[in-house]
Amino acid sequence: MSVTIYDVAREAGVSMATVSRVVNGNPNVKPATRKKVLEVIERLGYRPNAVARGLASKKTTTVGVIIPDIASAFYAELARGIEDIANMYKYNIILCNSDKQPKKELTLIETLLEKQVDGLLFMGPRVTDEHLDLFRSASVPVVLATTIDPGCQLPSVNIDQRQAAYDATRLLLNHGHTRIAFLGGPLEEFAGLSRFQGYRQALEDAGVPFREELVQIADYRYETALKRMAHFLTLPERPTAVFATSDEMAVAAIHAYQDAGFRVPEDVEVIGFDNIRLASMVRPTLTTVAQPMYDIGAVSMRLLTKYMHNEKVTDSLVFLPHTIEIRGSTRAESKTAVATR
Amino acid sequence: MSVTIYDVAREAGVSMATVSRVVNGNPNVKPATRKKVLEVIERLGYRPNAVARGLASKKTTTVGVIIPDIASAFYAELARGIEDIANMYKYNIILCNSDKQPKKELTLIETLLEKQVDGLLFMGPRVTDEHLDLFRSASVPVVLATTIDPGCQLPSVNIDQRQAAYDATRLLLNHGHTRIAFLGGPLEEFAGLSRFQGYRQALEDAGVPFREELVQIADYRYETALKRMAHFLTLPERPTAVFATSDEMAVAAIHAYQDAGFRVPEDVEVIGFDNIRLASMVRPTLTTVAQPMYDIGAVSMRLLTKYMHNEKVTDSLVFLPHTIEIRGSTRAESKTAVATR
DNA sequence: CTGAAAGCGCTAACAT
DNA sequence: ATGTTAGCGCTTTCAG
Repeated sequence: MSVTIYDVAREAGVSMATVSRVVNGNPNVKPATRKKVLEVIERLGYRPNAVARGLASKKTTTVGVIIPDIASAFYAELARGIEDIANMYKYNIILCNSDKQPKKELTLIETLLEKQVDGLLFMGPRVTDEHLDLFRSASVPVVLATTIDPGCQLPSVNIDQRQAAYDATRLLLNHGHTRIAFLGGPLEEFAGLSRFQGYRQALEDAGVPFREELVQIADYRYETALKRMAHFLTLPERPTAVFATSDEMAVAAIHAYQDAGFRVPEDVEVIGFDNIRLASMVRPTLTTVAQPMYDIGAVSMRLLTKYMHNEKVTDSLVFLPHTIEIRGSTRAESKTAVATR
Repeated sequence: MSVTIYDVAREAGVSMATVSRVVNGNPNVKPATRKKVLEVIERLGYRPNAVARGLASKKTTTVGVIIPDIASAFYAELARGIEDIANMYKYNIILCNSDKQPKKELTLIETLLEKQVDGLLFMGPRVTDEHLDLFRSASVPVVLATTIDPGCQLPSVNIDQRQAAYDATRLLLNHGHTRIAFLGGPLEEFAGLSRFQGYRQALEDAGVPFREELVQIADYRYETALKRMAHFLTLPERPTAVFATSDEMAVAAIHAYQDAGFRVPEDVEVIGFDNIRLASMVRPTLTTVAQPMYDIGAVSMRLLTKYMHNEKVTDSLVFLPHTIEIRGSTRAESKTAVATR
């Protein structure tokens, strides 16, 4: 079969311990010996077996990452941040797609734990008690990204969703709108609810009455949002502005209005959420709440490495700043760029 | 520490071999014994150690997937196909991003091999001899997707890139265009070159002279393509149609023309490549060469499972059919839907 | 149907 | 600086 550390040892006339030392960069090896071993390794094409290594050392240098949807631009960008930092710290990543299905999430966590990952980075719409139990049953650190557990016990990296939604709504209010539609995500989900709350709060603070008929819930996707928009367009009092909690939905909002003969931003203003690349790839370009996606990924992975290396962590609950990226789907008057925390 | 198979065995009053059998669904266990063991497993919260299992069995039920860019919609969709089939066959996936960097690709392959993956699914712009050597040094099966090695020795799943580009160019030619711009990807890459060849061939077959100044190379991305488009717009004889080899670039082409005061498709026709969701999320919607992305992923993973299970493979070189999705960026006259192979 | 025992390839004390 | 020796937790013959 393939060449093992033992073969190298024999061939180099040393013990396997010595080979192990040179492979692992242990300095306690005489340069001459190291050279000889290295040469044999090269000649034999020896490739250390990470599985055996993992069993013996109880470390796999692998972390599990659970992502709701890898085909979503938002999470893909997050994944890049995660990956870059993981590589920087010499960790490999097992990336798993959960499709936001709680059952699949749980299975995935279980599987990753069986694989003895050194840490877990979890993204999901909700963190339930079942999740918490599983996490606790593991002896590895867990970090949440773009989500948070009800008790805030687990370390997590987020933006202030509520405030971000508040700021977006505020921008529209500042432009004089009173019929601002909210095209949001499921209220059972952490982000969905927080953003809805931010929207309501902004209305309330501005003394603008909240209206049930100005709220539609979709799944963050273009196609679904397009359908929901039909509702707004049939309203006797059509909304004059739309706050969509994803960029795809915002683009759908724009198209729905355009198809009905309205101009954006002249007749209707639209603001999105996330600031994925799509926001710059449509006309008009999209004004949107910019989440530092890459950074959220990077920071959460960095946080995880700290836990894995038993470093001291001062802030286990991280909130990254958001901004509002003003583009073409809102009118130019205001140049408000709001940043929080 | 955590509970092992040995703890379960002791607690259940059986040998670890028996526990192993029930965990692995071996039928040679008396139902009563199985029940007892299962109960102890449940009670102790036993979780099999996949690393130990992998060392003992020499199987990790894990496959390595190397992807050029997970943040690209095209590859993300492919990844979904890969994942779904992998799950179906009980394999986990280690997803790695190579950023199209040959050096990173090689390191990644090496790392995955060290982790003892049961198979490798490789996507990359080029398969060099170095790649081939590494693959050969491994004792695990390798399947290529959306790429092919020069000697066609490795199994692979693709569409007929050349023919697809030919068909796209043909559509434009059929509409009477003689100045068709080609906005393509790097010619050093397999897909980039094939598509360029298809474009040239179509021109030649139609007796339309090829012109150097109608070719621009970009990196498939919107931003870059936008810059390249500037060239076409300054030409004394502007192209009247654009064949862009990615949807992002096609959208850039549309915007470039629109910004210059032209209408699409009335003044200029544009056709893209891939048929990612973006193609339906812009106005006008994008006519494009549709690649069965999900299927390419799914089929390549299925192929890999066959190799991993030592099943007989009749077709190691798979070409999936492509179509042309007619939408709003080309004129309606022709309803040509071309399918090949 | 079940148990005993020998590894899988490597790390990590512990000696020397 | 290097070698010896136990395991790591599990699968897998081989007996019985």
